[in-house]
Amino acid sequence: MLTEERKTFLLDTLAIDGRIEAKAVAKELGLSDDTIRRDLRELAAAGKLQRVHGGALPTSPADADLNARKAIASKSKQEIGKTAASLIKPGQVVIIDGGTTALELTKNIPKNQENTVITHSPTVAVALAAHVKTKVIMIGGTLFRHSMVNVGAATVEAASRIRADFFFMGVTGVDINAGLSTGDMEEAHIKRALSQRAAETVVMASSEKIGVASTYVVMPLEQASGIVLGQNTPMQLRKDIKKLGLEVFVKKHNDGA
Amino acid sequence: MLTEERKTFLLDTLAIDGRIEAKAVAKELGLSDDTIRRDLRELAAAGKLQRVHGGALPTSPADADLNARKAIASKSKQEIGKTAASLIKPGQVVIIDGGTTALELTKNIPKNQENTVITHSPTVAVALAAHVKTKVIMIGGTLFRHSMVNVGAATVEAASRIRADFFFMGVTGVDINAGLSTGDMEEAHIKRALSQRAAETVVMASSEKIGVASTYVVMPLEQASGIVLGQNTPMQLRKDIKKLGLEVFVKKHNDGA
DNA sequence: CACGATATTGCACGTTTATGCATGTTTTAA
DNA sequence: TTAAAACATGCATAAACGTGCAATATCGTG
Repeated sequence: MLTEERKTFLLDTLAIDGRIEAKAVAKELGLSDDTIRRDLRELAAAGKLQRVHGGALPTSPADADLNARKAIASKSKQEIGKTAASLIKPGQVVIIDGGTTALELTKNIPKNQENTVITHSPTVAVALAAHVKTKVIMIGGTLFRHSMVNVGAATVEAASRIRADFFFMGVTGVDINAGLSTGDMEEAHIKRALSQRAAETVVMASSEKIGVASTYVVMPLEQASGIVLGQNTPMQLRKDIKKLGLEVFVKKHNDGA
Repeated sequence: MLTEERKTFLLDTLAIDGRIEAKAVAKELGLSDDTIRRDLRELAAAGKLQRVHGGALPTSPADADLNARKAIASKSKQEIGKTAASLIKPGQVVIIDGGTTALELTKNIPKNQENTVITHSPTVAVALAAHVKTKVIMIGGTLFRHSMVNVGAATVEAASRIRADFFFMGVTGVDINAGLSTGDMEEAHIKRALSQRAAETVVMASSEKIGVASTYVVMPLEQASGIVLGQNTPMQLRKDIKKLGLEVFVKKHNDGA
């Protein structure tokens, strides 16, 4: 692990936990306490954190909680996005949904990998601007701001003309009984339509979506072929989902910070 | 392996892994550490990555902000965008083209004004995310990266189903004789199609486009109903264009920076 | 083809940086 | 007050670094 990486790791840890215990981190990383103390000293000098006896705290304790929650949420989504992106093989045609998790997936598609991405989200399309080897097909429609995706009859019609290997679907609710659900009827309709156009539908579900049912049902859970979950998803739930016939994808090992 | 190939490989590795360890890469490629270090040094000098002890990391988000600031449109384009936006009256339906000038126009549409915007550019759609009172209709197609617009048969077909008051068109060449032109055939086709769907077509032409003819002609100049020009456009040219029957719009007075 | 100019690469050498340990000091909590 | 933990500092070692140089390959030109 590079020195700078370690410093970033320390700041991340601080953002997530709201605190750093020098000795604990040293043991976790297999380094001497001195090294961690030195890092903390330098980060404190740079104003990135507040040094205290035994470790470090955020500079502004007031926002610590809010930031911590935000960081956790985004960390989890990043993790899921990365795992989902690893499922995409060169040459495949994939449909990518809108939403923040899908956007993370998009960012994690290797830049030198040739793929075709179909999306009804302008945000996803813009994120793919730098992926020169990726062919991007956009599905038009009426922009639904909340999730920045196109919806409506035109979207459904355009969707009916395509065919893909994967559909990476984002939802706001994943429940064994209630199935996959979302908060907008038009969106639910589009998700259903896109799912029918792909050989396999993979759901991306960050932890806060699990066991939740939103107003509009997209389809039963077993109609999906796979699901990407966060590492913090309970084992029992993973087993339950597997029983329904879905392949469960979870980040395998620590890839570092 | 060629040197440039190796540099691309390094950037790709960085994009995929988010980190580069100099020694590890050197071993992987069967080269000396020195060579890799030299590459990393040069790439860092070019701003492509951030050099750290032991390897390299992606350019920090702080630098990304700097790049974003660099990308701001020229004064002239801002001015034209503002003038063009002032032509849009509440309630009107307007088609907005892709490109930087069109993006400036988009940003200058009043946030509290109710309009319908039709666009085939995901960038424009994203820029309108905060305009809650604006209804956005996206036209899909195959993404043409250079100008970040959708093109192709699907785009033309979808365009045929709409109707608008204005089409704000961006071009790369405006010449009295050669007419309106652009550098891509597909794009020219789309511009022509969109122009036919609007009651009035207004061309946006920053100074460097004037008197220039690009490869693919969109349509003769007199087929447009108006043109927005920069303040630095010669008076003679303005008169010539007016003679063709076009309304000429120029920023009226100093609105301050 | 011949020639010099230029670029690339690995090696040698001295310098800088990172890290862990020893030592003495400060802080914390009982 | 006192002992343990945490700390800062100096030092030694090893890794990573930059620079200059020589060997080699590539390019451009005549």
